Amino acid sequence: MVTRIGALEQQLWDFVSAYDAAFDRASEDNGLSAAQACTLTPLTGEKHTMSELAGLLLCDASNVTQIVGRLETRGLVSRTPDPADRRVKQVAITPDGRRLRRAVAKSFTFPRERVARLDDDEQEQLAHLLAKMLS
Amino acid sequence: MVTRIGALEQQLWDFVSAYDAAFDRASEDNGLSAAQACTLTPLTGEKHTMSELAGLLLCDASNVTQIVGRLETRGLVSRTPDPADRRVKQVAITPDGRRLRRAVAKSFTFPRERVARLDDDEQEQLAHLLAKMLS
DNA sequence: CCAAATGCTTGATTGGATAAAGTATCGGGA
DNA sequence: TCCCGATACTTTATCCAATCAAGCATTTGG
Repeated sequence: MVTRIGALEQQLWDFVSAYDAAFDRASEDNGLSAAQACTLTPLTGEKHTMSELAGLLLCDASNVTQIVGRLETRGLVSRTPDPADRRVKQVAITPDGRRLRRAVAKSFTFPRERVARLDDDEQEQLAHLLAKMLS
Repeated sequence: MVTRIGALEQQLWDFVSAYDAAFDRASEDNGLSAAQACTLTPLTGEKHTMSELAGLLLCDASNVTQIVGRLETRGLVSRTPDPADRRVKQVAITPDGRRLRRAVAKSFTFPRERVARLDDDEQEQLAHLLAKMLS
């Protein structure tokens, strides 16, 4: 029994590879690693804790410590102790961080460009198929 | 002007994230890093050169030297000088390498499972949409 | 025959990821 | 109140991935 990869699976691999490569480029074009860009992405106006970020990024808390440390050094996020519970650090994106995050999003043209190749009906189809595969 | 992310773009991000995470897990469940699994993947019965792999993996040749070195240490690939041009190294996957690669493919159930949620018509639709976005 | 180009490796540095151990703080019982 | 365990984060160590610059061996072309 040979695990033969179907054409659809191959297309998925190719699409994901291209998507990932494009995100890497968008990040590095703006002086960030992909991991740093991913860390910046989910930060809202709210404060976030280190563990919350670790949960979102699916990684260890000590990893977040390092990445947030580098982002903080560059003034892209702030890290302040929570007055209510001094074990907790509140992480917030700074105006500079917001600007850079927007620049990365602007550079990351891949999804926009590729989705734009589909007409309205096809976009709706794709949304439906993705919803089914993600549910 | 705010770059508001459309729902479809968000779905793409979510799908790609899940896909990547699943591939990481499949690799690490078999004792490989994602980069090592990616290096093993394209090796056919043919011999491959280091530069060829660097081209496929979109990375530096010296990076390939390291990764292939680790794979060779574990007996998953062989690296022999090309008799016709002794600058060139011929990289080939070993039987052990093949076995492990198949194990990774087997562990990487994500694409199979998710595609299986679509009926035949939908799979055909998806293939069409991906082809359009990849062309 | 030699100079430039090619193919790969080495060495150095940076960053990401994980695990184990450590610190500080909080919270709930005895 | 005093601890003890749990929680939140950091530190340290280690490994791997990635890139760059430099280097070596070999090949190729003038």
